[in-house]
Amino acid sequence: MGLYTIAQASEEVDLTPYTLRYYEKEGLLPNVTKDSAGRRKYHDDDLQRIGFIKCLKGTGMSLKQIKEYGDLYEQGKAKFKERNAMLEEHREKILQEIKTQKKYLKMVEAKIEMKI
Amino acid sequence: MGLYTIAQASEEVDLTPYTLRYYEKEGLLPNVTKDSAGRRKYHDDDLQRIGFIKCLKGTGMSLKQIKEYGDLYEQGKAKFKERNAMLEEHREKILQEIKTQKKYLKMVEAKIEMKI
DNA sequence: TCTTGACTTAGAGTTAACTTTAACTGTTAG
DNA sequence: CTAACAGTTAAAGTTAACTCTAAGTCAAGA
Repeated sequence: MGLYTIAQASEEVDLTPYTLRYYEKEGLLPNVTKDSAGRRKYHDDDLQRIGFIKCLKGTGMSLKQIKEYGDLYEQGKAKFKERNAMLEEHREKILQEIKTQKKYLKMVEAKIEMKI
Repeated sequence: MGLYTIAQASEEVDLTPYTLRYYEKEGLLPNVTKDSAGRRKYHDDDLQRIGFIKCLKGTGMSLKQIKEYGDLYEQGKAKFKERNAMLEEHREKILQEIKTQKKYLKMVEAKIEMKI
C-alpha cells in the first residue's frame, strides 16, 4: 500500500510495464509521478484508476473513449453530468452485450447438442 | 431463399462485401460457388455458416480458430469429437466472459451511483 | 454500340492496441 | 569501482481484422 514501481504495479494490475507506459503516453494515467531518478511511482489511486480502465476496456470501450472519460474525470464535478451520461450509455451497451452473449451461448450449446 | 449475390448476402448477414471476400480468402467459407461470369453466389448454407462465424467471433474466437473449427467441420463426423471439444471449451469461455461482464456492469453501476 | 453498374482480382493501406528495440541512465551488491 | 539490474525515452515493428484501390470483366439497358 502506497507506492509501487512499474514492475510491482504491473504485477498488481496484470498488465505489462509496456502497456502501463503506453496507457500513460495515451493520456489515460495523468497522475503517475516519478522519483528523483525519473522512475515511475504508482500510487493506490493510480492502481484504482487502472482497475476501472480495465473494466471499461473489458466491456468494449476503446482507449480513445476511455481517455475522453478520464479527461472529464480530471475536470471534477464541473463535468459530472457529462461523465455520468457516458457511463449510463456504456451501461446500456454492457447490458445489450450480455444479452447478445447469452444468445450466442445458446447457439453454441445448440450446436454442441446437435451432435452432427 | 436460395441464391444471393455478394451484395444481397452482405445485406442479409450485415457484413460488408469486403469482409465476405476476406473471410473466403481466409478459408472460412469454402463452399461459396461462382456463376458463369465468375461472380459469387451465396447459398442458404453459406449464410447459416456466416451466422455461426459471427456467433463465434462475437464471443471472442479469433478468425484463425474459427477456421480451425471450420476445417474440422469440413472433415465431417471423423472429426466430430475434436470439433465438439472446441465448442465445449468455447462454451466455458463464454460463460466466464458473461460472469466478467456482469462484474464489470456492477462496477460501472457503482460508479454511476457514486455521484462524485 | 456504348455506357453504366455490379462484380472480379491482387495487393496496398488502415486502425487499435499493444510490443519491442536501441541507446541510455541511475541504484545497488560485491 | 564495477557489473548487473531496473528503469528511462523515442521510435519502429507487430498483429488481427478489416478496408480500400486499381485495373479489369461482364451483362443489361438506352
